[in-house]
Amino acid sequence: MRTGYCGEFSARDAGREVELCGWVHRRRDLGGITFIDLRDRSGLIQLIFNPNQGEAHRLARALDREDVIQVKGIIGKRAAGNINPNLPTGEIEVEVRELRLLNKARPLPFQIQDEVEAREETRLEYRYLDLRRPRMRWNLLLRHKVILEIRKFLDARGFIEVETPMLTRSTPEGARDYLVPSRTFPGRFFALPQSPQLFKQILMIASFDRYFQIARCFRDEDLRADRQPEFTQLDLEMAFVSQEEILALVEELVCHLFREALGQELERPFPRLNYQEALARFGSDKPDLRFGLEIREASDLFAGSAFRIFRETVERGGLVAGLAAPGCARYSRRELEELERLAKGLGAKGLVSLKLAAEGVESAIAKFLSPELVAALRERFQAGPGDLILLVADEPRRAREALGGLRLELGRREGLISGGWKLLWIVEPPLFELDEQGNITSTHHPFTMPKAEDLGLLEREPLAVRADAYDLVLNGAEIAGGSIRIHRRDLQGRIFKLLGLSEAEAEEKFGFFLRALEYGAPPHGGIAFGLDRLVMLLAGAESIREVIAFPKTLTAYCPLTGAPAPVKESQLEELGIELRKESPARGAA
RNA sequence: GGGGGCGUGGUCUAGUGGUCUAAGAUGCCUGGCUGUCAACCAGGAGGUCGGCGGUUCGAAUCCGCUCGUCCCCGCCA
Repeated sequence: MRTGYCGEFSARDAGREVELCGWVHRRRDLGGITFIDLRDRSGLIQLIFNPNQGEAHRLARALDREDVIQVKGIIGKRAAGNINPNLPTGEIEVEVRELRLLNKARPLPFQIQDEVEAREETRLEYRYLDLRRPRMRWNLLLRHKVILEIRKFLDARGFIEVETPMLTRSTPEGARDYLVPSRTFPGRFFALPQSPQLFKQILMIASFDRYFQIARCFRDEDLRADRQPEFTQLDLEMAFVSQEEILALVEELVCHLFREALGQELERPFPRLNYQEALARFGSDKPDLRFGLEIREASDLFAGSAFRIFRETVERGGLVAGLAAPGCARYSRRELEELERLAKGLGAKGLVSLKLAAEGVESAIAKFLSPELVAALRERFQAGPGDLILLVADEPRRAREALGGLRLELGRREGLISGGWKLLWIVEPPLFELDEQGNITSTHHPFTMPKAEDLGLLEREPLAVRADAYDLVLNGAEIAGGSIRIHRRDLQGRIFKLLGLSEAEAEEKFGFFLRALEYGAPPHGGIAFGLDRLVMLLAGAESIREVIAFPKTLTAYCPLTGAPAPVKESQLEELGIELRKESPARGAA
């Protein structure tokens, strides 16, 4: 039907007779001579219609944007003055002899150009048009390349891709499940997998040794710019492997992907930061290392100070800490109030700011600050005249996270965030943390191996136990997380018990898995990448919806198909389901 | 569950109590034009200002509710 893609011809093809197909990108009708930019997935090529080509010329003048056509013609070199340097095919054009209209297009809801932004809802409703834009095509092509290179890389290292079920069993903890009712077992439900975690561990027990999967995962939680109800993980797992071996392999993989997808070289090994240190220095377990502004502690300086609120916070075991923003003493009262509002929004009780002058300091708490204390603060924060010191006093975790949020905001405001790629590992996170109700929950997941040297603390001081777990952070976003897994039945039982799961409950929920551990489970571990997030970062996009062909809105609605949609009464009957009340659904069944 | 932004011809935006009988760009339609490439020139059509209710002599503009959408917190082992 066609000789090739529009964008693939060049001056070398001059004189060739070609057949081309594609969409009418734009038409420029000069009355006699008429030009059409013909577009396909490869790019544009200019078609020229001369009045002496009677029929083709007449037809061409009636074409509209996005009409689908097929042309036959001769590739010609353009005269020097007619070359378009902005177009890869700008040196040539096709002198059309025959034109066939393959399909008409209606007037468009929005224009197909990268520069013209339509409302996202409209873009999603007409996603097939949106995806014709070069930017979107490039994003999906990048995604394809990344997935292809993942498969090549892992295949070359002996990994086997195995698919795991989408219809599986709901397990406690974690996110809310998407449920699928069973027809053959009325009243029972499948759950869509939140991740293939247990299946991949079972594959290790089944001696596959090296597994991976580009796996779709489902979590029914509220969405964000970097979260969709269904998303894709690169999931991988290895047996008889140390944490070092996993990290080394993942680093190689990430370097490979950057090289193949972006032509960028990364430095190895990636730096590592202990979880506690990341929190102390950056107020985050996924620090953005593209800029400094590190948090410094000042509890010792305020322990005996005249400022009662800080002194008492320290006496109660709290933390006084802060960060120094170079040159920000110029901030207005309003800007400082904005920062305080942000800090309070992040849980801090307040925010104290010190504007450093050539002599002394301007601050609401200035009268409580002795000259010695001011000098000590300048020293501690390496700050001088013109700089701004922001201080928070609170329970340590809360103070650090508030400062972490302020650090990001200041980095953005001051334009400190440089380009480039800052990767790092966050290692040795705590195995457990407390939830809102004060119950012990897994930081990572309940199958994570505690650090061997902390095993003795497990029952005695569980919150002090560190995990053999690791997160990979890129420019302040978590892109992968993994761990060495528990492979012994007895240890897994102890963990479940600590999590408040009775022997009976553990058997009921995880019996199949606990049994598998009893039949010769090898030591194993792995990692899972948030593929959408990784591709988003590589594409320089602000939202993972830009790298997903058919994403959903924040309310998990699909404007293209109208899903979710009501179903017929008879379908519900088959499933033994009765709706409690008429739901205010959009659209009808 | 909570906080915030947005919603104005097909699309993107301006307008924040009367001067709005709603402006501009783009798209669309008609005519002109033989070297354009975001073609150009001339003319034209196209709007219940998301919806409902209220305040007011008067509402795109203020208030309440509601729907949609986006961002953030909670949530996401």
